Amino acid sequence: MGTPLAFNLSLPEGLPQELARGLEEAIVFRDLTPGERLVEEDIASRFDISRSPVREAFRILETRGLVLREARRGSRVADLSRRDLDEVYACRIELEGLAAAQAARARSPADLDSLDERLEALTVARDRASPRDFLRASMALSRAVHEASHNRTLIRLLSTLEPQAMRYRYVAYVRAESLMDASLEGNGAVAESIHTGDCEAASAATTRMIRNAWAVVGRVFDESDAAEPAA
Amino acid sequence: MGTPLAFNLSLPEGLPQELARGLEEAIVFRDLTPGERLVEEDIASRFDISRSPVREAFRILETRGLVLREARRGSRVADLSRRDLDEVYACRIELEGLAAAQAARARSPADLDSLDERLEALTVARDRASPRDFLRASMALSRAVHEASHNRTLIRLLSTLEPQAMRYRYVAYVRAESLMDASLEGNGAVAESIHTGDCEAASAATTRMIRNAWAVVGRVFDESDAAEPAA
DNA sequence: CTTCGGGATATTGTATACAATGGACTATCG
DNA sequence: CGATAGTCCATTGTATACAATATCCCGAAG
Repeated sequence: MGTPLAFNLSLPEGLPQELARGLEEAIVFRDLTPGERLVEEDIASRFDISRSPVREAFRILETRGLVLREARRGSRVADLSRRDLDEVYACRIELEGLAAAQAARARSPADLDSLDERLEALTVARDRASPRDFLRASMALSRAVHEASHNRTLIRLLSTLEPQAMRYRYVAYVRAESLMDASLEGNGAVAESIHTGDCEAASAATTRMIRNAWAVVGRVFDESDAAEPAA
Repeated sequence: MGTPLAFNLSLPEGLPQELARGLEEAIVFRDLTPGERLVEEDIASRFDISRSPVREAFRILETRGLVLREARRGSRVADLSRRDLDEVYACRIELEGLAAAQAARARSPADLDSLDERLEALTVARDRASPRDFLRASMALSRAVHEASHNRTLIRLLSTLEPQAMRYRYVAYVRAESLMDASLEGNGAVAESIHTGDCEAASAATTRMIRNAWAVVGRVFDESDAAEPAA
């Protein structure tokens, strides 16, 4: 309650999906705070829609680890914790590593173009020093890597894992903007390996990047958590 | 249409979940065939419920890669293909390997008991030589390993990946019952490593087991596919 | 003052009604 | 005979209505 959440809701691909996107951004960027209750009727009336699409959106967000639903007890924004962070990053290392390796093998010329384009956009966002824009661009680049793997199952898994990671990355970027430089550099190395077609190198560059990020993001989160234990 | 699908639908945990379980079994065991259309109203009337819980069940199955939903064009049982099989197994190697490693580190005495119990049940199922029972027992054992990792994010990811794998395993077990012996042996090695607490060994045993299964299941699937290209 | 019980209320779960859209079928025209 | 436009129908998407249940508040008893 009391959060703006004002975004355009056109429906190019289904209302629940659109709504889930909006709520996802709100959760990642902390417009909706951890633990906050999500009442179907509230969201529905805020957007002048019925509860049906809202329920479906909540289910989507649940599969992305952003919302917890307890039977007949309602939904709430998932909490952030050091433990959850470690879980997410352990999984990311495996899946992102695999995605990079398979992308290096299966990439098409169009994939490489998409990669370059988004890497360029990431550089621009870094120069703007806006954590939000940078994260959005980073997400787009990651998705380009995933899609270059041409592994739909892997893409499906990662699309349910990455949003969860975004929340921690956002916290870290806000408090330590220099992290964006490290991310940009890491992504550059990954992209280069994929261009070359070297699976091993792509996988290694990815796992190294994520392992580094894990350490730093974890440290920043601990400090942040100590400062405000219950946000 | 024309499929039995007669199972008890008590609601110990929500009607959509219960329904999704039933449909999942029907898909894995081929009572619902690949490509078959799933019409909400049909399923609803068959169980004397409304479309609401059916829709939610379809969404659940979509996140497990068992059902494809196209906007306003309905849902259908996902197809089986060699490509999909390879995608699933590539992901399984990474995630199951991680699960075994973390289980070896984080396991509790209760976890080990659960593991032993289900390994015993798997042996019994193998002796019965029933692919269905064996698969169910194998699924239960896998879940015990996942839960022993105490990594909820990993558990979430695997719970959306394993059902997809079950379909291919079922096809393979029916055509080559000896596969069950290999699976039993592999699982025994994994369980032992987890008991010992050796992360590396647990991970290695798991990846070896899945890599072997991948090769054999893939071969059997190709033969099966050549025999009946469109089931 | 604390604890237990009962009723009111807020909220989810399910059912039904309505709207909108895509596909199939048919009839008509080239 | 083939192509195409128009209509009908099956099915999904959304809204609303109803049922069930968990939570909260308050009062009474110990």
